[in-house]
Amino acid sequence: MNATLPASACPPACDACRLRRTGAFTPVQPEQLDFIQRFRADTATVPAGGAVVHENQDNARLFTLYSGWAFRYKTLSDGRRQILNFLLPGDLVGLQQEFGDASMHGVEALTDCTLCVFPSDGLWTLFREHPRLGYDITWLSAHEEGHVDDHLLTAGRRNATERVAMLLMHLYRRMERIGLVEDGSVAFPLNQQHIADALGLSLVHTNKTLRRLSALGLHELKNGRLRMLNTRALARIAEYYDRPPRLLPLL
Amino acid sequence: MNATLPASACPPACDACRLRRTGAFTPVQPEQLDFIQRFRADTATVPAGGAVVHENQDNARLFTLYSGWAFRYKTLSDGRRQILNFLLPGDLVGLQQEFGDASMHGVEALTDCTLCVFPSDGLWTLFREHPRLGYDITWLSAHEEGHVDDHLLTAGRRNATERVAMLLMHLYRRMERIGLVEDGSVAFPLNQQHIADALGLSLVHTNKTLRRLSALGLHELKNGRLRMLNTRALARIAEYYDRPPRLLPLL
DNA sequence: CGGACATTTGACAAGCTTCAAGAGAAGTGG
DNA sequence: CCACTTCTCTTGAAGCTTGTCAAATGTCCG
Repeated sequence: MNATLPASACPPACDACRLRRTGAFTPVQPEQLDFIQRFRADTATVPAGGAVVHENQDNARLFTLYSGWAFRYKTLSDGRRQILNFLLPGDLVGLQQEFGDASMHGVEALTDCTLCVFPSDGLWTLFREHPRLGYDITWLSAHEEGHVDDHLLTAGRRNATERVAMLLMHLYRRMERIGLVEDGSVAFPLNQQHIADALGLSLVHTNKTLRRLSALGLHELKNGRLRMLNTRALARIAEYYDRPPRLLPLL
Repeated sequence: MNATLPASACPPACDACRLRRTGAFTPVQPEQLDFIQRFRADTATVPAGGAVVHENQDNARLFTLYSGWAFRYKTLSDGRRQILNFLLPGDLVGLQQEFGDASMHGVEALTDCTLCVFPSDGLWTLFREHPRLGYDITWLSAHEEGHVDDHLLTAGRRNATERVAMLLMHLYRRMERIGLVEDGSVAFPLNQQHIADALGLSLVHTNKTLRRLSALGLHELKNGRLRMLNTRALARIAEYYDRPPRLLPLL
């Protein structure tokens, strides 16, 4: 698009990767980085609202989200939508598709996104030649399942207030982990419909719950940014307990 | 326990494995089978209602469920429980624990279970020396996440009737796939509290929904067995679409 | 027979959804 | 620069699905 690359664009060389410099990801050996760079077939951008992966698309490729937000979702035939999880920079996208079979989901960009694209048919090669990276991918897969597990507990057993508190805590902590807190607040590109679809609530009830929490002074949502005003209280409401952050693998 | 091994017990040699003979699992090379057998540190049995993995236990080992049913769950401090998924013979248990970090869940036996036990610290060796098996494990992990994704859609966006129909279809098809349908019915060891905890409903409402469906002649639940009387209708209610079953990896 | 536990039902309460409509905010084109 | 459209957020009211409480019935087992 631009003649000059924006800071958010994928750099041509992986050793210039902004993400690896955040200190949130596991360091890799030079030869592994070299392999990753050769494995990366392409980079791509998707505008806000665009489809990264179509629901029911089956031969999708594998991506690492480099900048921006996206989300995985499923829908029912009458349009009811469930957001499965949110994807932040560093997240690997498309493993479930690659491993086919289990039912499909779509991935939509929430903001403009830049992605590193990997050929999905090269995955077996990766496992064969770089078992360490295969191990890391499995770790990421299990880790993401852990997030979905938490989310299922939220949708199945928490009430509306607890659900909203949980989502705010969860996203804030994840942003914090990858160094995206600025002035005590984080970018927050979700609208209330996204929040409702993630939590299994109606739009109206989501709005009322959100207003109640902000009226209590627990958070502030303004100009597309989220500021946590009382993390303690929110964590208590949600029963959100985070474990000491561990370094994440990054492909 | 018994002097004579029951048919459900784990055989000493993997080439006598009953599961592999069902035709539901991917065939493996003799040397891989050999490795799996050496990798298997032990076998174990857990009585119905017993804990396979305690919630918050972190150094858990890796298991393959050989016979019986179990389930993964999480609880909130006041006792609200969410069942994350059900484990049937052939399922791999404990990957999320092994890969730590993401929040913890418990695993409880629903019936008497027999398990093949693998040392969790040997997983890296497996990836290094048998990348094919590592690849398979990743596949299983992604596949299980697909199940949790479906389950999240169910808990978040389906109504009570659709949820119950979904659960019945899902479990019936999984049992069918591994050859456990007998006389047109399958073992069904869940009680209504388990169903309620899986679907995010109250016990009472689960009961009423179940009765309504069986009064309509869609299913029959009797003597611990489930018989599907109108699969078409149940699938339509739940919007359950299964894809042609693919062979599952088995460790 | 007695006790523990699962299932079943009815009545009532409540949390959440749906419907409806107004107020902001942001983009578009004349 | 302003009318116009569109989208998001907000609020109130009414209704329905689901949860809670309570108690009876059924089942299994020692």
